Amino acid sequence: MNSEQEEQEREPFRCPVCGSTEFEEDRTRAELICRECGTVIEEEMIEESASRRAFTSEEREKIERTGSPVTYTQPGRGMRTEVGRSGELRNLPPEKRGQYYRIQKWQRRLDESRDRKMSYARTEFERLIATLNLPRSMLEEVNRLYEKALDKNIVKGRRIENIVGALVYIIARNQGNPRSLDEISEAANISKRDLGKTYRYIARELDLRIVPVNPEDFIPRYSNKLGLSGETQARARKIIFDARDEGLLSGRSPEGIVGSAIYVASLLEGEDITQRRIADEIGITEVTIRKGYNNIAEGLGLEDELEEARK
DNA sequence: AAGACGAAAGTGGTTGA
DNA sequence: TCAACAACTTTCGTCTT
Repeated sequence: MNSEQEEQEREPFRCPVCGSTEFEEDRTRAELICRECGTVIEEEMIEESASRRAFTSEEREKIERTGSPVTYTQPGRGMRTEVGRSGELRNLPPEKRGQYYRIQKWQRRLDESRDRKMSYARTEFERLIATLNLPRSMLEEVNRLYEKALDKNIVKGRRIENIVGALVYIIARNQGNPRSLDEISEAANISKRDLGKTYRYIARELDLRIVPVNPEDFIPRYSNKLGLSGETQARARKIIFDARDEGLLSGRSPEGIVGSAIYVASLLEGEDITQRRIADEIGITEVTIRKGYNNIAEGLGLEDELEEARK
């Protein structure tokens, strides 16, 4: 399965849209972006290899370690604490034996329950990351954090789906490749409300830093789904940057911001796209787009230009 | 008929006492 | 914990093309 990925486009690769061979590589996002037209070539390039970034001391340790690393994607990890062994039991007085057998049984059940949870979580991670088009390199991290959550005993009583969704949400977001709560709750079949609560809870309990979402991180994905040109995407990006400089962004949801920016950009670039299509794709309402539209037009003094653009 | 506009009322989340 | 508040949604009537 790996060889197949490696065979794929080795030599001079051309952008299918404009034929350029110049590309921007975005490792954290696993995307290749054409320098000419902004087309996103591949949403799922393969893993990052040797050079990885380390955010935490654990990650740094993992990178610097030589030899084969402990992998969090394999079940069990080969280590386990056992309660007693049968040989030792022979020396025990008969009345104590029963106790030990019982303890062994509990231990076995705990282990089994833990393994069951782990392997269910693992397949769920795989499925989620695949359907959300996220880089597979995220798997190690989410599995590691899930184990940590199990160790800290903060999973009990919660649905695994919620925990899994929450971890994917947090990691995707922190790695600059965010998915919205709507997207994840839909893909994971959980309610947006529960997901929101769970991810905050998990972040607090595991001491995970939550970085603010950059609205511009949503641009390539949504623009591609809407079939917008690279010019429009670049324009939308610029609009968001300018709006940020003018302090027009604070307090507004990233979805609303990116929706408005895309709408304004598409008008300025002469691509017709309706508010409705953008709103549906992003999962917001037209009203929100209009609010943001007015805000941007006013704040950036684009009224005349926009007036000109719609004819 | 389709899209854009904005008012009005309701919802969930954040903040500060 | 409660109330106030802003952003956002839902719904709907109106205007423009």
